[in-house]
Amino acid sequence: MTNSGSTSGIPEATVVRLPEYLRALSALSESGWTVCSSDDLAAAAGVNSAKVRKDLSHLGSYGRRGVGYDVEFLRSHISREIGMTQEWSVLIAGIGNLGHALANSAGFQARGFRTVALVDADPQRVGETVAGVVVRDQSELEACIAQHHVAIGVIATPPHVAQDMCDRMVAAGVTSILNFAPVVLTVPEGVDLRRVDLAMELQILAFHAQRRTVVA
Amino acid sequence: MTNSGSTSGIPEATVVRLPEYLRALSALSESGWTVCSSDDLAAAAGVNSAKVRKDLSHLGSYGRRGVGYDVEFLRSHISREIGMTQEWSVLIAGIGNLGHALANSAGFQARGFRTVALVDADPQRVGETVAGVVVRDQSELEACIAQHHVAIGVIATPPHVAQDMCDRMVAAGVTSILNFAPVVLTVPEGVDLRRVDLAMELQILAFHAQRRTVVA
DNA sequence: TAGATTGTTAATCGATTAACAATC
DNA sequence: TAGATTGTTAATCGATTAACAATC
Repeated sequence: MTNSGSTSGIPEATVVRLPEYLRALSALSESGWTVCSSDDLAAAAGVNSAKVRKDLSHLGSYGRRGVGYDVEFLRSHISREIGMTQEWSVLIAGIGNLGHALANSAGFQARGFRTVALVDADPQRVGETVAGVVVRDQSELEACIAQHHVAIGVIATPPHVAQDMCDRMVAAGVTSILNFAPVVLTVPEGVDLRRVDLAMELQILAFHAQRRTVVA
Repeated sequence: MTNSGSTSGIPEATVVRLPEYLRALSALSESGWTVCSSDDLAAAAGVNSAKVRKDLSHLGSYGRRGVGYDVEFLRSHISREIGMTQEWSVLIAGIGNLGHALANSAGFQARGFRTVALVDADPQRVGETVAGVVVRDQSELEACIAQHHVAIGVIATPPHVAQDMCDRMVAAGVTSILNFAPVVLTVPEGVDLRRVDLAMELQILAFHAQRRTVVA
């Protein structure tokens, strides 16, 4: 797959917004909303209402004309669609500052995900407990994956070892990988790879900022 | 602006790839390449060569037909285009695990960026030194921005205070904001806002993973 | 019935890709 | 001259948006 493999019939652009709708619906629910219109949901998710209706239409017909969407019903439906009704076991490779932060982050401790294994190459770090999990040596990566049935592998290692980590994860059967290392990874067909690059985000902001000052 | 404001004439899809080309060219340069074809650069950046040529054509005509691109020349040109020839002052609001990791990350310490200020709401954390910078109380946000001429504000606070932080940054003159809080922020016209959401990345992977298992 | 809002269609827009003339 | 590779054009593809008939 290597990202954007629209196997599901649902456009990738829509898939990427589903988690946002889920978050928005949870927020609406907590604020006491029981029903909302596409306009309400659009405002909460930061998009326009045409996009909301189009996106939701890909999941099926869950609204009522003249009325809107039942918040709880829609939320549980999207939740099931995204797979948040089951637990996904996560392994983090590389427990430096970032790996440490990820393990402790709300996103990784949210319902639906369980950080079950941490590995690092630094002997000093092995044995340490982070977010309730004992860090193991990187040589035990394969054993960790097998033991915990890891579904999602997260790479937070230095860039020069990222491809090797990735290859080993794939060989051990992991088919979903999230890469934080600033390097392009290669994965075989059928493996889903996403990447988050902090430097790149700053650079994109800098590009626009520069344009503003140059133009002005 | 609120993202994707194609003021520059360069398509936003291209802008997002420029940092990747820059990284790829640096890697090629370090490996001793002096000239590379669009095919070589494409391989290093994880895209196809048609996209490379099309993207680069938006910057001008910097290759030689039959030969390729001069690695150093192209690198320095893109570097200037992105604004990496100047220093951008960065402030991070919220020095929890994530803010801490960001301040120490390679991306934030890269050439072109300088983390000049850190603020937090927790009195316990104020006064602590992180990545060589002393954490100050969040009430000093405006003073920090003015004192250090902050160009980029990073929000790594809990979600419920993120909008307030954002508003204060904007009021203090910051026009580029990177948000790590899992919430949709509203900014006025002319402010460039990007967002990174860790939970969302995991959920997108989970969606595809579930589809694979359901279909299989 | 009148008002509201969905689900869908059709139009528009932008991004990707293939192909090839230009030219080193 | 022959081979290689760019820069650009035109075709394709997918995503966004506006508009409105269907219907609660």
